[in-house]
Amino acid sequence: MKTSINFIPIDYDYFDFNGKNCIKIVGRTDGNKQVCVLDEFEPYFWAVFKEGTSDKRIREIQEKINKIKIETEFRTSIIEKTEICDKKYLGHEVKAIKIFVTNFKDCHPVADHLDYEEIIARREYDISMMTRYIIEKNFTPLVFKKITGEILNNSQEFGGIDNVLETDLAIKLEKLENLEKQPEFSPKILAFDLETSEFDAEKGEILMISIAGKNIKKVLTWKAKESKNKQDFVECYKNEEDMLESFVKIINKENPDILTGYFSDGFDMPFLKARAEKLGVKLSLGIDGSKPAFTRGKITSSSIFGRVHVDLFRFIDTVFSQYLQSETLGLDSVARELLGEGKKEHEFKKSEKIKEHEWKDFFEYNLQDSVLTYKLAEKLWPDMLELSRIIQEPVWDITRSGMSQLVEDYILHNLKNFNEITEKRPVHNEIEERRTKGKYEGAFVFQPIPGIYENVVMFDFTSMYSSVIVTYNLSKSTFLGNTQIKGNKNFKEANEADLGEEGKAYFSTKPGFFPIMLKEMVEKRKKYKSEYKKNENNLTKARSNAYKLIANAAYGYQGFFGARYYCREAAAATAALAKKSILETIEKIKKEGYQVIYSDTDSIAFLQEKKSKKEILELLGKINKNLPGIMELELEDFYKRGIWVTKRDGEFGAKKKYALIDEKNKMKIRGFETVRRDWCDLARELQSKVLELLLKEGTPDKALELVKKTIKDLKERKIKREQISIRTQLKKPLSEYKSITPHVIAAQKMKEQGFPLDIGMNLEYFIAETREKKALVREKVKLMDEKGEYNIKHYLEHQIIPAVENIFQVFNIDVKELAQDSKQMKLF
DNA sequence: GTCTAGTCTTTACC
DNA sequence: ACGGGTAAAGACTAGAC
Repeated sequence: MKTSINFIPIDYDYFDFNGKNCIKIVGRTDGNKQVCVLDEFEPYFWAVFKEGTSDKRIREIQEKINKIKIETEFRTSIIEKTEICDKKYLGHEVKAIKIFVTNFKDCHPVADHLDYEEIIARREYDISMMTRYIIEKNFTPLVFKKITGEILNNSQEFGGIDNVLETDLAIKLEKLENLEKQPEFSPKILAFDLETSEFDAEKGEILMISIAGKNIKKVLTWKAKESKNKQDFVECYKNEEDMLESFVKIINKENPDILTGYFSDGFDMPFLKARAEKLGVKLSLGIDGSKPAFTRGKITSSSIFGRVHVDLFRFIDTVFSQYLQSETLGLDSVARELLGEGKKEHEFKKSEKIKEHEWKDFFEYNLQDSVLTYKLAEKLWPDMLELSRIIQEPVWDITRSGMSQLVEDYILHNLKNFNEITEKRPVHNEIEERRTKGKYEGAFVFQPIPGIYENVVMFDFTSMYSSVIVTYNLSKSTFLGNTQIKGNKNFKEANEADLGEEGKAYFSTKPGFFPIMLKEMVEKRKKYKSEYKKNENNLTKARSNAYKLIANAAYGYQGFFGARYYCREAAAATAALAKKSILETIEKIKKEGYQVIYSDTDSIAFLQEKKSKKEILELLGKINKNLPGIMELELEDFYKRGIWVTKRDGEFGAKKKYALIDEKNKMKIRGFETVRRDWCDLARELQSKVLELLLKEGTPDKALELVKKTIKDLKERKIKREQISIRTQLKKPLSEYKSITPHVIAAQKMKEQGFPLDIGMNLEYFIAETREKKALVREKVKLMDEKGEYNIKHYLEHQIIPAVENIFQVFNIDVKELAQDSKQMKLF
């Protein structure tokens, strides 16, 4: 029976049937029915012919290709058909042959087979099946389409797959049409969280599992008995197996579109898998009863068919963290910032030592983790939705992709508008080759003169590097070479970039697909930003942010060695032309009679002096009138005061370190220890207050009093331990450290205490007094729960004084002397 | 053993 | 392996004396 429905695709997967590739997409109708759409997939790749290959020769080769047959123990693949097409490859017009192969997995072997000197490139065998399918069918994730097809009911069509599906409907796709008006859609989200007896799944058990959603809050456990004073949300089971089975049942009954956890790729899912296997429980979480699948990579990812498993931490880590103030990305701090509530406090103990009332606290703690994760997922949903629609990749993928992957996916899905054959992914030795080329010259940073300045104006270029790429058409396909070829028409009007010692780079003036795509991104970002300002809502904000994200990553993408469209020259030229532009702008501002005091990459700070704001804006307009292409300078802000300090050693001004205060007394602090996570709070808070007092008052008196008081408190041991804790991240495995720093010692101590060391974890320690005189800092390291007193000398000389010394030097005040004076006072 | 330049390391800026 | 380069700064470390 045929039917037509409005359908929104959510989760994508594929399977093989009779040696062919088939696609299964799970989504919802506008009436919220769950549907699985099944479709066949026609895999193909391209072979590109050398320029000038005769039609006759092309047909000869086509005949030979048609006869290729690949036999493996699993299936036989043949060339289903071939087509000769006019295409573009890296912007050039080419003849190419489109080769359809029975099974996607055999594209690469067939491509390896094509050994003809006329074939200069074999392409697109390395594009994932899902990406290819979405491109071919224009079946964009999370966009409603009108689909028509045959309802499958106990059919043998796809090997009887519809029989095991728990969906309301299974349809064999026949027609796909766009919908003008998009129905509303919000997915059903469920969050879960495990508590275990050990961090290691080999040794530990799952003590409890919490589940939270719109209408559900539960903790499943086998560590409590049914009783009258049991908490309502707790469900008791007789053992771990029963609990796991019930977890599976509840997930299937609730039937969420999205199952989310916090760090669940790294912890909860692998743990669940390990325990389920050990206990012989089938983890049938998929809508067809399938187990979660695990893909290996640097970080293992886990997927469940029919539900999108989202590890919120990964999305926040790569995409959302830039919008957060929080210094760490743990559930507690992220939830506090976005939701205004944090995790429950809890002291972890070994199971046998937990008393009954402590179990109750533990259950509440466990539930709260899921509740927070659920609320965060709801809050971040617009951002995941918009990013998925813009990149045109499923939510599962975009929540796990790095920046370069997001940019690349955007390109892949948009190349069809340019009739372009996609460049291949670099292979291992190509990556090595790219990496050995080393760095190129980057941005310009102005050497500031230390001092406190009044009335500072800050200009900056809007999306500078993106604007440069678009304006000068910098990309792999528009790169012409490093030397000018005489008489070549392309070069006559080429864009030139001076790369210094590396010579010059030339780029075509005929717009390439990469700069064109980037221009569209910048324009759309502008459009949705103004739309958001007119009518503030989460979706336009998320859309604007998503475009901004991709546009900002475009420059890094071209310089990234793993990119398909890697072009070191384009990246180097972007930095070089940006540098040229900012230097010229600085000169222009100077010529107009202003004193420029600082500049970093895309911003310029100068003194307003006696000029009015109107005159400053006129200056801005004048500069903008003469800027090429889409380059644009804008007013960042007016500041009533700003401070720049010297470097620790030497008399020169420190770059990337300054503090400003605007007319509303709002501070902007950059680079100072205040904003550095690896300094103790005492030093950071003191410095922050000192900067604020100085910038508000313009005189050092009040700030100096504060420093004196802090030194006094420190010496009198009045400082609380949390104020002097030093937090440093563990960036690699302990064995890889060449130099044994204090934080390595802290890590070793934690390991000895039985804490698992994870890369990226924060280590917390303090510097303690020692009985004997120890030369090295690392010999004084103690963990926060160790006994001992803080080392007054260390905190004075290595935290407090360094944090404020350079600031007071601007006023010719020697803080070191001051500290010594008070030391002598105490001695007498 | 002590001094110092250089290296390693983390974190920031844009 | 899973954007880029520029920069500050602390602590360790190797080499010179």
